[in-house]
Amino acid sequence: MLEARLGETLLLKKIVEALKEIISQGTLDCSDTGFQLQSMDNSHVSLVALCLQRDCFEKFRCDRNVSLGLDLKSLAKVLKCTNSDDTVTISASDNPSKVLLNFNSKESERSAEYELKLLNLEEDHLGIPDTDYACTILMPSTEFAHICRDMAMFSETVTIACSKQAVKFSANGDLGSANIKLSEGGKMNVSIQVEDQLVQTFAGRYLNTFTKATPLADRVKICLAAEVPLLVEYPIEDFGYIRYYLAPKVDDVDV
Amino acid sequence: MLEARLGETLLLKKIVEALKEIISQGTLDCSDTGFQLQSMDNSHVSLVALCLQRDCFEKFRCDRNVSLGLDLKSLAKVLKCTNSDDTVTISASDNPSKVLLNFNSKESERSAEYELKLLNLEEDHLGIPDTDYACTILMPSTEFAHICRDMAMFSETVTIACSKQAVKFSANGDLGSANIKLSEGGKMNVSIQVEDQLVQTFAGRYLNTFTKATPLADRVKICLAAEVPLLVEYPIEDFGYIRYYLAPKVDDVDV
DNA sequence: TTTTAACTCG
DNA sequence: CGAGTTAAAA
Repeated sequence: MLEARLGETLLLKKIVEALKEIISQGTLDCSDTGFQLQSMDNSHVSLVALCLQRDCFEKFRCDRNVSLGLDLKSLAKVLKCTNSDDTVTISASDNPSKVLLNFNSKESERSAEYELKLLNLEEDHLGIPDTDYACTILMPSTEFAHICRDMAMFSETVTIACSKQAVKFSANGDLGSANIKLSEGGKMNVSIQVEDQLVQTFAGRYLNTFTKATPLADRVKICLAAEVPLLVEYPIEDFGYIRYYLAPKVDDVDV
Repeated sequence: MLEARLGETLLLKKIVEALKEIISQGTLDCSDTGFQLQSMDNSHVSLVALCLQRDCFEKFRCDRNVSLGLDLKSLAKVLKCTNSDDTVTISASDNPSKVLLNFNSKESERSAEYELKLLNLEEDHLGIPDTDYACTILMPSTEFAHICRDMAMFSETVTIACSKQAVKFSANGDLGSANIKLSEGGKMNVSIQVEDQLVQTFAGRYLNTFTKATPLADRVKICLAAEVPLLVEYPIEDFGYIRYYLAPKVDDVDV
C-alpha cells in the first residue's frame, strides 16, 4: 500500500511539467524513503533523475517498494483539471495496475478522484556515478532559461566556457554569434567554483528542455567536468531535486 | 411595430454567444410579454429555450406578435462590432423581412445601425412540459463549466449521480477515470434537493455547449428526473432564462 | 485533427 | 501576473 499526500497540487504540476517534455513515460519508484524516477529522454540522449524525499509529503506511507509506470502526458492532462492549491493524495496497491489521484479542496466540499492506468515499462535503471565536478555554477534559474533561449536563436550548439572569473555561454550561427558572460557575485549572486577551467559544447535543444523545470526553483546548479555529462540541478524545496544530464559534444578536432 | 431597447449590449452579446454554438439559426418570437425562442440544436439532439420578459428592457413595445427568423452567426458578427456598454434597440415592422439593430453610446455621440435580413424558418414549436424533477442542484456556473470540460478529457460520456448527500460527475475512458464529487454548502454553496436519487449518463459534448451560457449567470440550476431530459438553467438577471434540455443516454442493459 | 503559441481578458 | 480562448501549424 502506497499513500502519499502533498499539501499543494502546484508542486506536482511543476514537476510533471518539468518531466513531460523530456520523457513521455517514466517509472516512478516508490519506497519508504520517498519517490525516485530515472530515465533517458525520448531520444535517448539526455537523462533525467527526480528525487522527492518523504519529508516533502504531508503524509507518507509506503509498505513495499512499488514501481509506477506513468504516462506523464496523461498525468499532465489530469493535473490540468485540478486546482493548484488543492491537496493531492497519490495512492496505489502493492501490485498496482492503476494509480489513484485524490484532490481535495482545503474546505473538503469538492473532491476529485482520478484513476490512471499504469504502463508496463522496461526499466532502464542507470547507475549514475557521483562525480567530482571541475566547475560548479549557481545562478538564478530564470537567467539560465533566458540564456538558453537566446543561444538557441543563433545556433543548435552552445559552448560553455568556465574559468575562475566567469562563465561564458556562446553560440555561433548564420545570424552571427552570441556571447553571454556572467561574473561572480553581483545582483544575481552568481557563484562559480572552479577546480579546472574547461570549455565544452552541448546541443542547445536539450538545455532548453531542461529549463522547463525553472518554476521549481529560484536557482539552478550547473556542474561540468571533462568527458563527463553536464549536470543541471533544480532543487525541490528542501526535499529533493530534478537533475538533468547531457553529454558534451565530442570535439571533432582530429578528423 | 416592435421596438425593444436594452440598456447594455453586453447582455445581448452573452445571450447570442450562449445560443450560436447550439443553433445557427432560430426564430425569436416577440409578443407583448417579451421575447421567446425555442429550438432543437443543429443536430436535433438537445433543445434550448430562451425567455426574456419585457421588464428586462428599458423600453418595450410590441403591437403584434412577430417572429424573427434570425441567423445567429450573423447576429454574433454584428455584435462583435459594437461597444458592450452601448444601448441596443431592436426594431421590426409588423410583417418584417428584416430586423434593425440600433446601437447608441450613452452620450449619444455615436450611433450605429445594422440591418439584418430575416430567414424564413420552419417553426418547430415544441411544447416543453413542466416536470417535477427528482433532483435539483444549484452550483456556481463556472464550477459546472470546469467539470464539464474536465470530464470531456476522459470520455464522450458523462455520468451524473445525485444523492441526498452529494452529486458526483464521472467519466471513464482510455486514460483512466475521473470522479468529481460536490457536497452541499461549503465555499461554493452547492445546494442539492433530492426526492429520489438517480444515476444518468449524458453526451458530454452537449453539456459543454451548454456552458457557453456561463457568463450570463453566476449560478446554474441542474434538474434531473428519471426518463426525462436533463434541464440546465441559467437565469438572466431577474427577467428570464436560458434553459437547455438533453435526454439521458438509454442504458443499453437489455441488448 | 491535435497540439502549441500568441493574444486578450480578468 | 495568470488563465483562457483562439488561431495557426504540424
